[in-house]
Amino acid sequence: MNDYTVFGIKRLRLSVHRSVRIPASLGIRRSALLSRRNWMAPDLATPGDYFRKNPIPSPRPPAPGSPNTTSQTRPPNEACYTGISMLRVRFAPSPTGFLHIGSARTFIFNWLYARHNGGVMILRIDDTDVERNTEASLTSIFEGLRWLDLGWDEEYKQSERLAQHREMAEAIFQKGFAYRDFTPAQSGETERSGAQGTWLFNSEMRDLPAHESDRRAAAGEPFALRFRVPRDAGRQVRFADAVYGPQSKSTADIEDFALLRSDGMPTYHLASCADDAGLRISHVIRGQDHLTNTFKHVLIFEAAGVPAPQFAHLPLLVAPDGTKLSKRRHGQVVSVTTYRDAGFLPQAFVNFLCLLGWSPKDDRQQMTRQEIVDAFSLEGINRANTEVNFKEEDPFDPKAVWLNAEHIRALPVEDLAERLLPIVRAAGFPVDRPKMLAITPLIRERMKLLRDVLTVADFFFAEELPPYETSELIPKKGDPALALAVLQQAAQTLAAAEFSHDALDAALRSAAQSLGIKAGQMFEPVRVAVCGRKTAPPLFGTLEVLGRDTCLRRIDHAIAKLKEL
RNA sequence: GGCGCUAUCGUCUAAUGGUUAGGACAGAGCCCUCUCAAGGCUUAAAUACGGGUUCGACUCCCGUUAGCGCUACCA
Repeated sequence: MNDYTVFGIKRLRLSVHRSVRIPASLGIRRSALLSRRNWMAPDLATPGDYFRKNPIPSPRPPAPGSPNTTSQTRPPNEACYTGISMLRVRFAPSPTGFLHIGSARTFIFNWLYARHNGGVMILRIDDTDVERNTEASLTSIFEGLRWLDLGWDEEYKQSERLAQHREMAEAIFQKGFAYRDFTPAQSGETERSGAQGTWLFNSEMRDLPAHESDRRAAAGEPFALRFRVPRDAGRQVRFADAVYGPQSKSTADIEDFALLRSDGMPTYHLASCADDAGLRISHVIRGQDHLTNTFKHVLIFEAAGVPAPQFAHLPLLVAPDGTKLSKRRHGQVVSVTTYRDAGFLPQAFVNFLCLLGWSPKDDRQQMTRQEIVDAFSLEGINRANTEVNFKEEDPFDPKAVWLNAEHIRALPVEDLAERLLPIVRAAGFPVDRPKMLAITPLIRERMKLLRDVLTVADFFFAEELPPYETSELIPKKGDPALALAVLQQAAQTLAAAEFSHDALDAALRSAAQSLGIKAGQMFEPVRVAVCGRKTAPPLFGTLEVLGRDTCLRRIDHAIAKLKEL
């Protein structure tokens, strides 16, 4: 039989038309599964309290290399084990695409809530959709999260918790809150959703007599497990959302959703609730796209007899066209790695994202990580969707860029130089650390993104100046003859001057005076000769860093160009 | 279609029912200045619409409109 393993999930062929997918790490064999096919038969399981069977989650420390910046300062999570309720939040991405900025924001809000309240931040990979999971996606998510540099305390993979999911399904089934649906799985968009009305349930399956259901299950007929949504008239499902307030929805508007697929794998709703319960999640903070799903989750928690966590839904991030951010429509601009590669500082990126849908209620914009943690609260989250203001020609929100520039300026010169160094080297310039350290203060206020170092400071690194128009050398209200005179004078001056900022300042100013021109007219040709363009960092500091030899060589070159005119 | 959610400057947002509706980004102008930045000052720019309740409504209620989300054996 053609068994195979994809993404840690082993697919076992049980018969020609039946297969089961389970985590390879469980090491389950086909024979075990064949005997398990009837695991849900009523006589096999003892109805019981889900919690009693799953007393304590077994935390797994974050993978090596994960940033865990705060674990040292946080007290050990003992409260959880002694039964005292402990604040625990989770970020639960599914590895079906790169980490996008909306997910990153959800992670950040969870993290902030945990850190503000001294709680535990959990990363849970929701990988129950085996078909769509990819290794590349998982890598991208970890890469993105690591770059954010926030860290997390515990880490789980949903696919490793299948036993717990099944247990919860079983508990719900035992209590009669779920039933087997033997209807063959429908592919993609079904006809029933195409019909105008909302599909609620298939009464043939919902009302199947127990013995008939058991018989068909025992015979090996595949089935999905569906939640039996209460159908008594006027029944409302309610919960309080920390952001959106009290919520209620009639059960008449909730369909009998699936808990288990016909291959035995849990659906998102089941897996998510089982893990939230099993991992003792106290607060579920997630995107508003889950707001209506929450009614189903409340039903699941109720049926399983476990207390539901607190819910807080976040307004969605939308593109300028008003639609939810997506890779298909908006491309790479929604990927966290795009921001990283463009030269955003993680602290600036976090600062930007936390201000999308949340406000500290005062006038602060630029905030340090600690300031954000201190100010954060769910009360500060607003309810309307938030537009990320990017354009095709300008992929980054101007406020994100401004905040990045602010954070760049706030960085100590040493730290900034350290971050710039690899970028410059990757571009092929063999610059050394001391030189980078000397250049950094000159360009710090002229950069919005880290990669700007390549355009702002290129002339510091390049041996040969890129070609420029000779006319650039001619100062305002001047002519080629004046430019030539200035440069010859400058060459003479620089040959003799002490190469320090103040000395160069004084020397060039007095040179201008001796030529009878304004200082500006003196500086302009020198700047172009040395930098190759009119806009550049402050002149004296630039000359100082460049050194006498390079300056004189470049000025001589400019003189030669002028003489060709 | 059904259900849910939302609505303040272009964008992000602030405003115990009582403010000339505030701040930030982006824009415009001025100042500073060796260019460019940075910085400082100034300026333009909003309560979706219609009804209530109230002495008084951005704020509370109803409706309309618009947008978003969910409506899968995806998450």
